[in-house]
Amino acid sequence: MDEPGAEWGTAEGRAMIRLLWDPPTPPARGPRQRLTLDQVVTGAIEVAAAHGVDELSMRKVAQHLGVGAMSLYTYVPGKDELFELMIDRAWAGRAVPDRSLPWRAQVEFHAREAWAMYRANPWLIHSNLWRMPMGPHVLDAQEDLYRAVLLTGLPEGTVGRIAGLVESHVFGAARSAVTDTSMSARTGVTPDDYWESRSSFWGTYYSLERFPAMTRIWQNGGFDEEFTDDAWEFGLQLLLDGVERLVTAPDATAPPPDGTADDTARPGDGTAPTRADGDPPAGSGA
Amino acid sequence: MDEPGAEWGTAEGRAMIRLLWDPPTPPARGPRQRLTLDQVVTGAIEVAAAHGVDELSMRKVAQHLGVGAMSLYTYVPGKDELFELMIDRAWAGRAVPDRSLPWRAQVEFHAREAWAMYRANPWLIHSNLWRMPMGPHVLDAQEDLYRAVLLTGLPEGTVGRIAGLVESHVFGAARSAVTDTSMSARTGVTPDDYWESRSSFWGTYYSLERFPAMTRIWQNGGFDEEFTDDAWEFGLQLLLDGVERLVTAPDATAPPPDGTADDTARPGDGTAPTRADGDPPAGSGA
DNA sequence: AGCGGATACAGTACACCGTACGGAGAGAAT
DNA sequence: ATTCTCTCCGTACGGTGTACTGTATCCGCT
Repeated sequence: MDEPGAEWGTAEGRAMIRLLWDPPTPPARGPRQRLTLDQVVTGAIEVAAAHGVDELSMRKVAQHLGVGAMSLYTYVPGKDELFELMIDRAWAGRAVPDRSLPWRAQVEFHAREAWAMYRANPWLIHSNLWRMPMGPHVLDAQEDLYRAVLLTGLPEGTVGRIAGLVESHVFGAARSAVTDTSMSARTGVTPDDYWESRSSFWGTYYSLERFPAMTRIWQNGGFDEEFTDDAWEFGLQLLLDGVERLVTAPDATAPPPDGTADDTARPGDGTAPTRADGDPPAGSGA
Repeated sequence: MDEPGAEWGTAEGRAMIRLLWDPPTPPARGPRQRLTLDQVVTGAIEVAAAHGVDELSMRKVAQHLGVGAMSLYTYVPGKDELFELMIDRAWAGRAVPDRSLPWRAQVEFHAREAWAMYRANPWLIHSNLWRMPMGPHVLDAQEDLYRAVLLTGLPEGTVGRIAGLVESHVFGAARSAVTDTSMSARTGVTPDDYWESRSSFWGTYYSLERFPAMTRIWQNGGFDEEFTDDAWEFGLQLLLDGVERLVTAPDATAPPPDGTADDTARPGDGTAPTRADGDPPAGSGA
């Protein structure tokens, strides 16, 4: 369960890419397949949505689909690959922003779509264990974000970083919110157990002298709406304000990383990729 | 392995808190313990550091320590609790900033300490599966960050959000960097396999018309130093620039969440906590 | 029509996981 | 010396991902 078809150069990596981009049509030689790859992915997502990602196992998915456990392996090389397909499927449902909008509105649109996606598919927050799969839907969404940020006119290196920043922020906020709601939903505690917990920890170990800052923030309600559904927008706006400042005042504190001097002059767009030392990571892990 | 002693009100939660804050002195009734709790935690960290967090199992830790697997359970209630102790241990080694410095320098110091911690303990990035443990070292570091951000004079609600933002950003950047380096280190590929991978994916499915923005960024080197050791500082500076703007111009775009009107006037600091509907989450999940 | 062969399905099995249980032995308190 | 508590750990149980193998199925060919 660790970093599956991550190396795109390996045979497994290429098989994964092929699975993501053109799933094989079932060959017409043996007995007909009882399921489709889409059904398997859908079933896995249903299991993860219903019982949580911890309960996601090949046996449970197979049982949910009414087949034997090993039958899944005719559709999918393994659990990791199945999970990558699930991730790409989740990214498939995202709307595209109106491209006539200014860059900021488009980025906000992208961020809100991502937020909605994470809230609708909480099991997605486990995808950080993997590198983002190079699936078509993931890449389409990323492309939309990159295009929006490119509209700022900032140097390409800065654009890449800003896109990663936005992606990472939404992911982090969603992670906090999801673990928070899932935990308070798992057991219907709040009123009484909180009191008991206070007598256990807050009364025993928590010291006002040791933690004055946290105490002050807490007393003034600073932790109250930290995980409400729109609290993350604060961070997004702060981020985008910073970007806007970068656009209008290019001599800001944050230095443009590449823009000025580099090894060789690179050609503009339109030409085929010719660089030798790397490939676009695209998912950028967030 | 899901959300261990998360509810502070439960018996397990209280046991976890006690384990974190004052580990029990070994009772002098039966045979003497062969190990100490510290040794167990250290051994677990060594296993995770040497073989990766995926290889971290109770049997492996026990074998590393030269004891039977079940013996660990006399020191620790389970694997989840052991992992929480590992996390708190990792946070223990952090330096405190010079409190005479301005808030921005202190926040930067905190962020760089966090970055170094994540780089030194890559297994920490899996801690997002849990809520941050309420350990003393975690809380001490959080307190330092909160105090630094409080120096801005911003309303408490904003302070909490900014602290979470900084924490989340460092975590996200470290996650990207760690998965990146661990993946390229796991197999000594780069030159040839990259070429083959390009012929597999970049030549077959990647279309310049479908992904013009990513192509442009890639061609101009925008993805090159995305995961180098100081690329994350760009995001930090962008963030702190936004905070600074919030300090100097309180009518910025991002609205202060609480500061102005609320249910009741809260007392200042110095008094005991008297709120009834919650407790400081402190870790805030990042 | 009949057959050969490729293929889907699934049963069994293996290694590994976290950990519940219970027994054996150690060592302090009585 | 006895008793009682506690550590250590062997065994075992239910779970996981999946390799292997056998069997039933169905298409394409002759």
